Amino acid sequence: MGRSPCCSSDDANLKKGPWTPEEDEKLLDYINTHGHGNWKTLPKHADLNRCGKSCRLRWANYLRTDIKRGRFSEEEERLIINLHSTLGNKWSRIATYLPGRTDNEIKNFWNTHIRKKLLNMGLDPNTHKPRTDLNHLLNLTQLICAAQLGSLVNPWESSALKVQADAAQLLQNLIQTLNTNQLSTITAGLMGSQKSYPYEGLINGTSSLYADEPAPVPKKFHLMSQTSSDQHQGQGVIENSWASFEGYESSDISDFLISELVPESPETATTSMNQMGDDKTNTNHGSTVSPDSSIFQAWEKLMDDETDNSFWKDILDLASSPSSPIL
DNA sequence: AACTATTGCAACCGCGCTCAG
DNA sequence: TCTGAGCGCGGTTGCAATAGT
Repeated sequence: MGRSPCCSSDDANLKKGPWTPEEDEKLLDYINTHGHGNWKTLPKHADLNRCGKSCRLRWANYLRTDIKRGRFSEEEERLIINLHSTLGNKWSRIATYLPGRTDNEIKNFWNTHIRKKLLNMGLDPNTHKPRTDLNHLLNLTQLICAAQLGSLVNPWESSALKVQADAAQLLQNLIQTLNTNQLSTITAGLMGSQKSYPYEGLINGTSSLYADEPAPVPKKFHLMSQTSSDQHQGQGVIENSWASFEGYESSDISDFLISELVPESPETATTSMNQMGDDKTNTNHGSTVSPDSSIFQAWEKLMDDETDNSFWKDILDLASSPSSPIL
């Protein structure tokens, strides 16, 4: 089983760090002519003072001709989020569903963009479920205070409204975590006549993760097979490659791609993928809401039922006060 | 303009898996 | 069955670019 010494310790004279254009050219020329073959012996044959591992990485992440450069599209982003909710940090597996993207690129994109975005939305990037830690709850009180302040200054100012929406979203996440049917409807009213659920647009593919971005326009999303051996339509992403989606329209894919972003329960999280082939129209995310719900009445009931936890009461009192901008 | 902080990405490191001998 | 070489993956680091003060 022993681990390969590779080139990390005993080859101190091997070059490390950024690759020069000359090195790139040597590596590319060699691979184009001979193929990469054995990575360990490649550097010697290609006249490169690098370890084979470094050569493989450079080729895989940068020099390959099929690598797609540039920003990730929204479709790709949603695909990554959904695949991550199913596969976890299996970047290489996720990369197989995104032609032209490397595992390293996806990993970096996750860590620098998506992860933060989910955190800002109050979602745990690891579990894709609403966060419950206290720091997160502090954010809630801060948001509510900010909303109050902003509303006092200018009730129609856009940033104040956004803060209100953020606070509403945090409340929604919190309540989802508490996860009772009664409570799942509580914050619907926070959004007024707007979306009944913060992620509704994402789930049905009509809006973006970003509040200030337009909804994505569905477009053809026929994913063609990379290999001829794995062409099966309508099967889950776990068992099959991205070729599995051939024949589905973008809207179909968006439906099931995002449907697991915030699974309402572990059960639904594990079954929704399997249902995809049978029930492509199912976008249920467990957010049956009543626009007439009295959100703070429900909150008060929660407080009565649960404990006399003053922290929660403080939040409730603050949010439900007559001057609260989110009422 | 200078300095500092933050961000984004390429590259490295080390572990574990696979497979041939 | 055991061993070790080779490979691939995920986590981490280093640094250049950019933003903020």
